[in-house]
Amino acid sequence: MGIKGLNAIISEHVPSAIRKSDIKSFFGRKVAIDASMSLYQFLIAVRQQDGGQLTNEAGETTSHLMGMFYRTLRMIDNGIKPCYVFDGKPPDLKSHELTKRSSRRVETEKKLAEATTELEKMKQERRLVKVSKEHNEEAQKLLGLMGIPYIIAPTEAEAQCAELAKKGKVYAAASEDMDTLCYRTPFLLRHLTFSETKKEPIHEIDTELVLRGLDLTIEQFVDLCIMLGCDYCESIRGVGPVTALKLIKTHGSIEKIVEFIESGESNNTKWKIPEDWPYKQARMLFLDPEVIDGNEINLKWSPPKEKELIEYLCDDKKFSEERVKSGISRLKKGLKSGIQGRLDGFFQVVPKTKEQLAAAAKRAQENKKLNKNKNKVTKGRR
DNA sequence: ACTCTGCATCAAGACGCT
DNA sequence: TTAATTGATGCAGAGT
DNA sequence: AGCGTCC
Repeated sequence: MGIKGLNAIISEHVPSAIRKSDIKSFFGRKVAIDASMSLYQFLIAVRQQDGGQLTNEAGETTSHLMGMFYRTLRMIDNGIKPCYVFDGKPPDLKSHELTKRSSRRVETEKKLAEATTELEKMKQERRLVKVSKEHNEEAQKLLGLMGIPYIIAPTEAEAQCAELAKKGKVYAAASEDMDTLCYRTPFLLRHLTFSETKKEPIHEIDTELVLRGLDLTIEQFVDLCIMLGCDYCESIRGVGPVTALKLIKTHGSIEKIVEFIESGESNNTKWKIPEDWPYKQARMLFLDPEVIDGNEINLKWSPPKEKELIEYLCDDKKFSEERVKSGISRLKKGLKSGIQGRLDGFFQVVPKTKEQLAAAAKRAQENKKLNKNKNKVTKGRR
């Protein structure tokens, strides 16, 4: 779901935080990309006329590999070095949202069964697309052969992308997902890929400018996003984007807003605060997500493994050998020209708040417990 | 009249020839 | 049963 | 730019 209406708020209140530019201005930059989200889009969009996915002779889907291969080449051609980040396990707090999605999926399956026209069937089929473990593993294999670095995040890929940008390992997180701003990525790039062919320019959102422009701390900004609606918990019914911003500006935190509403001073009875509302946990997932420390990550772009790449894509997946070979030379050329690179990030250290430090300590303890349990379970099974 | 929320609906990649 | 999009847009309708 | 094709 991302954050509902966040882009509208920023566009309206802080348009200056969104810089519009074309792809050329990112020459020499490294960027982090949410791989799982990309794969999802490729699986939906890369189709034949009949609506079926691209496949090899064995019927194995190749749409995701197709999309990833050529999108990566396009970025390399423009001097942009991508690093892909794969999703890990979703945080526990997301399970409510996920079961909701699961029931929606059942509905879609019903609609598909009832669909009469081919067009209707195609539509419903696309809504049932899911990114499997195999899709992810195949994409990782492809990236490995192309010499493009990738990371498997402990939890949310967006959080890890932001961490890479914060530690100066990449210039920005490239994503359509506005969640990324909550993790305080220095820059968020939207529409990075389709800028050349389509009409939209690249939007470069500067998180610090957003905070300054809205006159909110990062904690207040995250609280705002929780009230707008995120994946982790409900929001206050009856409070939309306009009211949410007004409330956070006036009261400064969800705690104070809840206090204000419950005191009755708001003389407003329509606002319904969710019961057992875990907004504090949601807040911590944004402010201090579980990520691999960017300082421990060394991103490396290597020459492609030519023979294996041809074996995999051409022999196995039936890609055109001519196209793949041309792709290989594009990769080699891009690696050479971009070798000097640009300095990414300012290596600014944002001090952690007391809350963040406390949460980190707590989480470390929970992890210890969790690991113990895991050992028990695996021992029991095997 | 106006503002705001909430719901339904839609579309979603890249290449290369013409 | 090992996967669970999202954001933009437009409209209805409630509330002020 | 439009359109068939990629696999």
